[in-house]
Amino acid sequence: MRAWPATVEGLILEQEELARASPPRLRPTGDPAIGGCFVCFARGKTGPGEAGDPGWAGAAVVRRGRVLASAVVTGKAGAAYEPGLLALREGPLLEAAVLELAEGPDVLLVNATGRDHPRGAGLALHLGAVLELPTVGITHRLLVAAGDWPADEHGATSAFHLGGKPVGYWLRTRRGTRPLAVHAAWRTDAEAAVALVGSILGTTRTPEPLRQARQSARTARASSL
DNA sequence: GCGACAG
DNA sequence: ATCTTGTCGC
Repeated sequence: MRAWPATVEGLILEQEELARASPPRLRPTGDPAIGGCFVCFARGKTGPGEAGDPGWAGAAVVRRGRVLASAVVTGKAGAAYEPGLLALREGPLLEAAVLELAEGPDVLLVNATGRDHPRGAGLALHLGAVLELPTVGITHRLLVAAGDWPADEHGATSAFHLGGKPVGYWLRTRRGTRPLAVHAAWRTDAEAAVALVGSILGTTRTPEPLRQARQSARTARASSL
């Protein structure tokens, strides 16, 4: 088991080590239990926030569109948000939420980048290493990678690269809306990541596991205010 | 002046 | 992350 670094220096060293690791690739299965996790903070505030900000983390597991389990946990942000160091702010909270799930997922969707990162180890990849679970990152924007958007057709994809290598795919989950960036993370490469997410597309822009997790977190926030 | 970097 | 009007579609 790995622990979350508590300092910038510690996290940077950990990220460099995680980027060098080459854990066994995820082996696709029939219909996997797919998890999702999401963290939100108080409404009305803007900017990077600060350490100690109260946060709500939700997690859910879905299989064939059915919610198998969901959980929510409250806690405090470990630090202010800073690009490249998101793990410091949200890592422990997300881990706690996933550990609360009555039924663990086969693979986890995380609201963060994976290999698309200054040191090749974004929070989605890091969380997977800590939880020892294959992960896929899902974001609205790229961190340091680059790649053009795909056609405005449901299911359309286009790769984005970093250092000449593909680290994920833009995926149009719904026509008329901006595509989601699907990132290679822990034990997943760009192809496996986009294949997984592409296989569970519904009518909503956000993949169901992530949607459920987000809803849980926001509902918890609403009832504790 | 322009561009800017997950959440 | 969160702030936002109107608009479209089920």
